[in-house]
Amino acid sequence: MELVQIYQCFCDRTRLRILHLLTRSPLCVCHFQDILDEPQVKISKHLSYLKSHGMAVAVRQGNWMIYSLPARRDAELTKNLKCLQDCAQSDPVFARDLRKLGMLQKSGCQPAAVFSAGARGRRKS
Amino acid sequence: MELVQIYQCFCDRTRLRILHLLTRSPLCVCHFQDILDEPQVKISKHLSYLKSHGMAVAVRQGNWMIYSLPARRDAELTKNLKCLQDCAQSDPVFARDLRKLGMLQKSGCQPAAVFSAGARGRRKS
DNA sequence: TTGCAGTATTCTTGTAAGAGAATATACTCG
DNA sequence: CGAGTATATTCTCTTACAAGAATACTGCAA
Repeated sequence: MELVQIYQCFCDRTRLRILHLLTRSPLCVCHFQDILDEPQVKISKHLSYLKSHGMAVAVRQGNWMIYSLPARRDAELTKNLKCLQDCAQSDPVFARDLRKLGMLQKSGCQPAAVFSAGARGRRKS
Repeated sequence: MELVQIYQCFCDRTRLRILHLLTRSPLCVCHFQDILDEPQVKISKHLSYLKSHGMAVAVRQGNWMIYSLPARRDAELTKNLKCLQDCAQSDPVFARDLRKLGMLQKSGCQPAAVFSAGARGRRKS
C-alpha cells in the first residue's frame, strides 16, 4: 500500500475513529453505531471505503459483519497506526470511544460476545 | 490543530513530498519546482493550502518566498512528521527527493544560499 | 414460509479539491 | 520608470467524496 493511501484513509474524522477502535479490537457495524453514535449508513459506507482501500477486512458471523484490521500489515501502516494510538490518547473524543468500547466489552451483549470469534471459533456448532 | 487536519494535509502525494522536504530544510517555491519537477501553479497552490491549514509558514526573502514548517508544533504534528520521515526512507520517490535536495544545497545556487536566512539574518543591508 | 435484525447499495445533492491556463502581483535591478 | 524573475490568484473543468433517504440484500429463528 502506498503511504499516501494510508493518509487518505486517515483523513476523515469518522474513519479515524473507526480505525482507532480497530487497533483495539475487531468490531461489528452495530458496535460502531453504538460507540460513535452515528447512523448506520455512514458507518457502513466508511467501512466499505476502508475495505476497498485495503485498510480493513470483514468476515460474516451470522447476522453480523465483523470488521478488523488486515492481519498482514506493511511497516508503514504499522507505524502509522501506532502513531495514531499515541496521538489519540490526548484527545477527548478518542478517549471516550475507548471507554465506550470497554463498557461494551464488559456488558457481554450479544455481538460483543463474538469479539474474538473471527480467529478462534464459532458461537454455535 | 486537530489530528484529522494533519492527515488532510498528508493525504495528497505532492503535499506529502513537500512536507517531507520541509522536515529537512526551509525551501522556496523554485526549489520545490526543481526537486519535485512539478509546475509552479501546482506547487504554489499546495503550499498555499498548507499555509492556510497551519502546516507551513512563509517569509519573503527578496523575490523568494521561503517556506518552512511552523516553529512551534504540537505533539501530534511532531509525532506524525517523525513517522513520515521514518516511512519515507523506504520509498524511492522520497529518497530521490532527498538526493536532489542535497545536490541543490551543495550547488550553492542563489536561492539555496539563502537556506537558513529565515531565522538568522538578511542577505543585504 | 414469514418476519425481523443487521448490513449494504443506490440515488441524489452539495461541496471540496486537484489540475492547468491565463493573468496578476511583488520585488529587484539597471 | 521599465524589464525581468519569482510567486500568487483567478477561472474553468473535472472528479472524489460525504451525507442522508430509501430500498435491497442476507441469514436466523419461529
